[in-house]
Amino acid sequence: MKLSVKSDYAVRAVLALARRHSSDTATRVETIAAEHGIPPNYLVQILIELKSGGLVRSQRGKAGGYRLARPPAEISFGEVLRCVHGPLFDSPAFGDPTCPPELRQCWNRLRDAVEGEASRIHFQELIDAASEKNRMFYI
Amino acid sequence: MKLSVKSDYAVRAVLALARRHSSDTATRVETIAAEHGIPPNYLVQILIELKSGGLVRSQRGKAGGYRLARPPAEISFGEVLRCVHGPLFDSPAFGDPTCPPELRQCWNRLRDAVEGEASRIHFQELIDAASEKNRMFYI
DNA sequence: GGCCCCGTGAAACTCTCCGTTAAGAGCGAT
DNA sequence: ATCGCTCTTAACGGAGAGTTTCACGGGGCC
Repeated sequence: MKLSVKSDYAVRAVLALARRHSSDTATRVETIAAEHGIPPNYLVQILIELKSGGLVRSQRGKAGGYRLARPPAEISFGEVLRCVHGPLFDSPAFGDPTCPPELRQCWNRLRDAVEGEASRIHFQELIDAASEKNRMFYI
Repeated sequence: MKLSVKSDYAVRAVLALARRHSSDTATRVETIAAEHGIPPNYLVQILIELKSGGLVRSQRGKAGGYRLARPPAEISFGEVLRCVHGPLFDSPAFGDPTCPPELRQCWNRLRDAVEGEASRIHFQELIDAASEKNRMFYI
């Protein structure tokens, strides 16, 4: 079960926007791309998906760019992944009527485990964790 | 995050063998394949992987076939999946040094959630659940 | 208008998944 | 010994998804 780099790019992008959410300026695609070594043109596609998922907002023109549509505390890891991948956990067994019910229940348990954990992680925590860690150096 | 049909086939095959584990006869590939609508030649490859993973044993010749290498209570869902897919949960972020530590920790949490749940499911439970369910009809 | 940025679609490429084919090797019966 | 049954192994190829790049369109601000 391997995740795509797309999901990695997506969470990095959201994290980058979350960090700048307090400043009220938009962030350019190029900036995020350069910061994390993401192919800019690919990042554009990802950001569009995040936008249609209601996670970020865009602004064109001179001082254009992207910003979060909601505060980082209200955006979960799971939401971001679902935005770019559809269901977070999917097995061909779902949708196969011949799948024995015992097995279907197993897949459900696995799916719930991932989705539960993913929706429990919010980006505000990540920012806090990072700044907490930086503070450690000065104590 | 989409699982392959291979993983579905693998757990079905192991479940089929687990059900017959008390009878001391081997089960042919063809039998399992027909039972679950799995392409026989593909199932062969899967069974070989399960064999080299130490989950099943094979026997050639006239009364040949496959059987579990261990009792169903000692085989977990996770083991079967790992056998055919390598790591149960993998992100490109693992192995990317530029990945921020906060994010790496997120991926770790998700991985632990899946692996924990998967290793908690043993095939004996599945057999019990199924027979329990059948018993319900007669009460 | 001219610049800067996002928006969109499509092409090319790589890689994995899925299933098939075919030839080889162990076991038992005749 | 030979034959039939079954697993063993390797290789192939079509299909589809993921990744990246390119080119052009369009909105907003000076």
